[in-house]
Amino acid sequence: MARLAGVSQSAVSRVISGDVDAARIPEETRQRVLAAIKELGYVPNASARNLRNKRNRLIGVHTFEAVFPHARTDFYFEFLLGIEERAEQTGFDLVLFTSTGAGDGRRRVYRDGTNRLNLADGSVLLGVSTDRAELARLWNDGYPFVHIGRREVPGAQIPCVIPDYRGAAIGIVDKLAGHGHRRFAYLREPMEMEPYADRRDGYREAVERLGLTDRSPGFRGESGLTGDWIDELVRGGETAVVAESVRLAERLLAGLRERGVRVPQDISVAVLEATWQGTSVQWDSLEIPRVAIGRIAVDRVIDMLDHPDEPPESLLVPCPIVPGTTVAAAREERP
Amino acid sequence: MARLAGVSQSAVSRVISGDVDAARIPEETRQRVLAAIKELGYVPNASARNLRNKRNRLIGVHTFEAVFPHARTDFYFEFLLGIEERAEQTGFDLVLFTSTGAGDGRRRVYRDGTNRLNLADGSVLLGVSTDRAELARLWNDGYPFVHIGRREVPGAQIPCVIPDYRGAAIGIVDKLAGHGHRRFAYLREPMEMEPYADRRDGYREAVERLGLTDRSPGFRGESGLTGDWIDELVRGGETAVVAESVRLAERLLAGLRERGVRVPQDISVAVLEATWQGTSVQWDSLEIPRVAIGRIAVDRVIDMLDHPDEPPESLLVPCPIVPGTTVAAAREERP
DNA sequence: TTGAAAGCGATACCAC
DNA sequence: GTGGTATCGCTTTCAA
Repeated sequence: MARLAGVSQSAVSRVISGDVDAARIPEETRQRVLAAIKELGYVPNASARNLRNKRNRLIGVHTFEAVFPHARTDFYFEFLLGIEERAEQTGFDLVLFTSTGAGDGRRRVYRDGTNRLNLADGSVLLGVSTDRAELARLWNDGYPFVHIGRREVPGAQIPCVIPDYRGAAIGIVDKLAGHGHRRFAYLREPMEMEPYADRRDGYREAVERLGLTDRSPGFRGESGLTGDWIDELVRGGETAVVAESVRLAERLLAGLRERGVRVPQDISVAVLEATWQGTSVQWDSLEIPRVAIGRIAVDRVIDMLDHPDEPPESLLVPCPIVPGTTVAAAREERP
Repeated sequence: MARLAGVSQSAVSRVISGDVDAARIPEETRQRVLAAIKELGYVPNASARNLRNKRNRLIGVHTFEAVFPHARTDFYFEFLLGIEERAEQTGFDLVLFTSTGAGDGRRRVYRDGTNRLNLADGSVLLGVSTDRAELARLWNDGYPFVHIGRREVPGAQIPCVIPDYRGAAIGIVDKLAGHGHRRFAYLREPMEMEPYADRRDGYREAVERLGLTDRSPGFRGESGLTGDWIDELVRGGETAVVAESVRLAERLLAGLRERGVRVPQDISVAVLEATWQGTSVQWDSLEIPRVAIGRIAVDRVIDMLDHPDEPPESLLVPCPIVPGTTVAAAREERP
């Protein structure tokens, strides 16, 4: 123990923590302690410190599934970039909770009653297959965390950092309407999660506000894309299609091409999803500011740490709209 | 405290740890404790545990510079993928030491005497600008860690997981020789780090063993690439060039093109560096099995944890040679 | 100014 | 089988 080295004892603590009580220590003693520290290569024990202080300067990152199978590196990776950046700037270390793998690729927060997250002062959670029950329990336990992406759990006020899909959907409809489009169609994914709900809300709101027409199955709530419907689209007077995913947009594009319909000359197509490099077409789409979201998530957690009493609120982050080559002015309406 | 809930006290500990002494606890008591745990949502305190056990099931990852400015995501990212994968499989969590940023992009292990790494049972260190003094100190402190990539420090036996650049260089020379090449040239980077030394060792060994000729400046120890030298190369009888980096190979290629020399028909070029997507040419080069290296690094750390007495040894990981379009059979020697 | 001592929460030894 | 209790290393009153 370093205390033996010098002559003092808990003075070591005062010297190390440095700040406030530093004044109360005479320079001579301070130097003696510092020398002893260097001499022995003394290093304070982190665990013991936390045990006392209830603070680690550790922020947890829990992903509900492993990062690595998600080969589209931009998904998790960019969030992590932002998280790392902010953690560094604020002097926090990051714990990646990897130990909690259930073996099936899913990861749980609670395993046989223990919550590894407690290791960290607070955590950022993210993932596509978020477990709502765990979110709720975490919230009930009063553990400080934010979730990246909106997740609603009845009876709990999950604090989230949310890409503003609703706003982006509105922006995209506005843009199309600005190009003279009046008759729209909507391509819907089968998924029923909050991010999709947000897009649908925004789309519906914009369509109604602007008095546009949409008689597509997707707008009525049916997901998917059939050949029949593409036929109908070609026959009908729609000039703009908004798709929830690149996947759907690509299938639509192929179908339209087969039928000799050109995009964007005959029909404009926009996508309510962030696109990535290597897609065949440069879609008009939205961008998820992932790095910024990661940064903001860390800030929110630190905020909750600093103000444990204030009720945690969710935060909306705007998604820029990315211009592509699939939207053009509406052609004259066909009969 | 959960102990109050039931009736017992340190029995809780026995129940929680579960394994060995579990038999010594009657089922009835066990159930009572378990019920209380569930009731209170009790979670054992990680810090307190470590304080006793000296074990966290936490593996640290220290990068000597921030991950995020290194936009070439494959560099750090793939190592991390492997690290994460293995950590999950072995039930460890990961600590990313981000707090130690010096503000200038560099990260230090020791900051004003404290070593954050102690938070984790052992650590994987990686980075291009590794600080050798810190490595040495860490080693002297007996802290269990491995470094990804070879780093030599006088007086310390740093355990490393090393991409076998030496073997890959030999393999590439062998391959060129197999294509009938006899007169070689070597393009050298100004950098003087171990990974380059390894390449140079391997190259020299292969050249000597096979009785090949190399009269290039790079082989003599001069780095860089001048127009004069390209002129000489074109006049001379060299048919194969081995470059330490894509950067050099690309400059060479441009120079050769200007002079009407074709690659690989007239001169074959191979690169002793892992190539990435988006290069103009598909270089014959080597591959760094980064994900595998990450996995292995974690295994090595766990190994050191399990056998603290065995002297830590470095591990060589073979680098596959990637066929490209820049190596072909040697043309007949020019006079 | 500085030292003694009481915990923080969990574990494990040791009596009962 | 079970419940006290010393202990891990550090911080923080409280006296001296």
